[in-house]
Amino acid sequence: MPQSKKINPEEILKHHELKATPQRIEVLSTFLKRNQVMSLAELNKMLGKEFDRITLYRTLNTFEEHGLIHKIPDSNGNINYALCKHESLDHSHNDNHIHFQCTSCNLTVCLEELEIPIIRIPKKFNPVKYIFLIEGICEDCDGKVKKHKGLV
Amino acid sequence: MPQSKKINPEEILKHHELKATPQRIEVLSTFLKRNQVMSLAELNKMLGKEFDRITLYRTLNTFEEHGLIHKIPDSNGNINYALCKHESLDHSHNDNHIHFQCTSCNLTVCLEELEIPIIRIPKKFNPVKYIFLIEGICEDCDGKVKKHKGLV
DNA sequence: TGATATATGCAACAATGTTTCATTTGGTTA
DNA sequence: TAACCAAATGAAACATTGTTGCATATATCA
Repeated sequence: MPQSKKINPEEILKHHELKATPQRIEVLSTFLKRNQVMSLAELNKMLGKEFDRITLYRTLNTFEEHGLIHKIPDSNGNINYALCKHESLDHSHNDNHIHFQCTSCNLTVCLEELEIPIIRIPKKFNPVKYIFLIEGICEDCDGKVKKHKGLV
Repeated sequence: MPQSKKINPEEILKHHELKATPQRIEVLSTFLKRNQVMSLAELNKMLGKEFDRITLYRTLNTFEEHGLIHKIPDSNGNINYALCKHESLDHSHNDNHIHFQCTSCNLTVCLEELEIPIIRIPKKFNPVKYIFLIEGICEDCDGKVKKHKGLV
């Protein structure tokens, strides 16, 4: 049995000053269950087609505004969603890390330990938010390619 | 009169081993005319509604594959397009710079002089492409806000 | 000029974003 | 506990964009 403290979706929602509706609890539970980055399509799939898509759309916006999740856009214009770490029960907003996405299998991960470096930009641009995505090939896909080419 | 050397869309296309069709010439000319980042909507607007949107879709893909333009995704999943500098007549592919986008007016600019810093990531992730976008407020919008608040 | 590989334009469909509005409901207060 | 109300939900409706298949048109080259 994992020694994680009991994480209660209702508590988290209330802590973020959000009404604990069944729909929000369901969405948040889905994030907690799959502790990884999810695309909208994956979310839709996990929630089932009975779940109203407009409600999901608004729920995601609300969660983002309140710092429960952050968006990870990729170069195709697809948006992935991830729980903000340390967000389960406190308010600190930390999505200021680098993300990696495999262009082959679309695996997307938060590299929590890698903060985005601060860059000086011309002073006529007032920075607020930094987005740093590294696209490439993950270990698994790399392995498959090499295997396929007879290199392993 | 600007002292720019004559830039011929047809030459550029042929240089990139692309057939110089009227549609491609029109799209490329639009990029050359407005020497700035454009969204799909802006492109559509400038080309006029007679221009077939599927042709534009494919033209943009082709241009990107051949290194004439690069895509700049933002956190809303919108993709902006920009000519690759120094791309007009040679092959070097240089979209490895930081971008800035104003969240108020959507102005998007290439900070050509700012290269994306190389970051060490866990070796199970094989990096290929780096995307670094800074979102914030541009000078103009900042000015408007301050004016509106009576701070200036 | 003729051949041909490629590009275009159209149809068709899917996914997603976004707003409006009537209805429902969680949280709070009397 | 009951009632109230601000907020959330769900349905409809519409727009934008991505994407593929296929018949036709055409840029390029021999």
